[in-house]
Amino acid sequence: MSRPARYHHGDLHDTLLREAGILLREQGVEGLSLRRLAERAGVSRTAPYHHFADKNALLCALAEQGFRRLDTMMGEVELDPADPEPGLRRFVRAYLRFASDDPEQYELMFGRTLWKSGRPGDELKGVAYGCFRHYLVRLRPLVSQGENEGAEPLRLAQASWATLHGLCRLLLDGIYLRREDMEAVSDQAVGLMLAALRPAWG
Amino acid sequence: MSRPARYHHGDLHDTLLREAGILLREQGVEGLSLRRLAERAGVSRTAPYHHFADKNALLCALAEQGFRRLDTMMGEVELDPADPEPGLRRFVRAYLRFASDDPEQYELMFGRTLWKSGRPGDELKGVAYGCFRHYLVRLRPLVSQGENEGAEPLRLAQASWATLHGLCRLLLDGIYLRREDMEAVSDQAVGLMLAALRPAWG
DNA sequence: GGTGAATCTTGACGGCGTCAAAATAGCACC
DNA sequence: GGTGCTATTTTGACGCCGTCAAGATTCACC
Repeated sequence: MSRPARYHHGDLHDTLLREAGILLREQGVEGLSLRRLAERAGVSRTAPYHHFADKNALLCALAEQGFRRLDTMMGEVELDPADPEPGLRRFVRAYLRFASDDPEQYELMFGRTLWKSGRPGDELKGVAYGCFRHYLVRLRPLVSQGENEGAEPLRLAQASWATLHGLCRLLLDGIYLRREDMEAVSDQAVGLMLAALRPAWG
Repeated sequence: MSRPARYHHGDLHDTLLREAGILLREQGVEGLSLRRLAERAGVSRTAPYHHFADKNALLCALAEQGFRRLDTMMGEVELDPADPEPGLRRFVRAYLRFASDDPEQYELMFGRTLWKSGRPGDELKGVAYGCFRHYLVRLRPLVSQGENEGAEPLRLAQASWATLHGLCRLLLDGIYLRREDMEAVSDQAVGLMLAALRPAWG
């Protein structure tokens, strides 16, 4: 039932987040204005300010949701240290799927909107860094440590994440990468990572 | 000498581009408004519209400049197919330096502002794709083709560019990478690329 | 039932990109 | 030297935006 228009919305905070997520997915950050959002929620233009300090805060909350999703996704991929190749392939695929399922959310999570021009809140920083730490923890067992001078896991984690991230950006922004190339290029990326896992090159 | 305020500026097109470049470098895209730009050029707010169709067109012109710089930079790095490692190292360093010298320009060149939410003009597309083609041409001789099943040069070019690009984005947006980590991580990236150049992993 | 806090409203301000119409200057041609 | 065409620049206006201030309404609690 459509409840009668009440003065107090009752659930505005969550409604705003939900509608903002939809608006973000459909129109991108550019299409996500507080005014339009308020209108969608059936509320006046300044009402959101009683639930989020400003637009930056709302976007941070939205990005946090994304990082939490990404974190659980990363935990679900099975990795076998004895035979890393299939697991890595699954992981790369999952990461790319995560990014292309909701490109605007991915953009918001990692883009300059929050991290450069905006002000990422402590909560956001925490969950974002936690996500990377989680990645590092999962990657570490795959790095062969037999020979000394093996690749430093932290560096490998940073470089490989950069590769995944770069792939996503080039793909999502539509420059240098097309959708139909994605499979071949991501296989190449898996190859890069695999080669780096073994300290045998020298 | 400061010429007296004339009705016709005489050199507005170039002045706009120059001032826009400065404004971009200093304040980022967010700080680059046509109104402020016009004010800096000592001209009324709508004057720029007689030299650039709209803001998008001006940003495209700015990005084109960047790609031309990047293209000549790429041509200057010496690469030796017989011993690729030092050349690759130089190249990676040069690319990262290019990005960190003027982060806002790099962001504009590759960011969603133009490629996703904006409308990249044909001129911009041409010079951007030319840049990648140039990269591919320079990388190809380094790929060992002895054994069949060697890495496909195009895929390798895409994957390695993605790595470089991802490094730049993570660094410039200030997430997961800090400036002092850069040297180690970029060495790791060189390692990734070197490993991929040799089709020996299998 | 009254009171203080939480919530929501209207009104306003300055900034933005951009369109329309009027003003001005440069320039080719008579 | 005048004349008209065109490029250039101006002022004015419109509709967006984020956000602050002040007032109205409702809720929770004593």
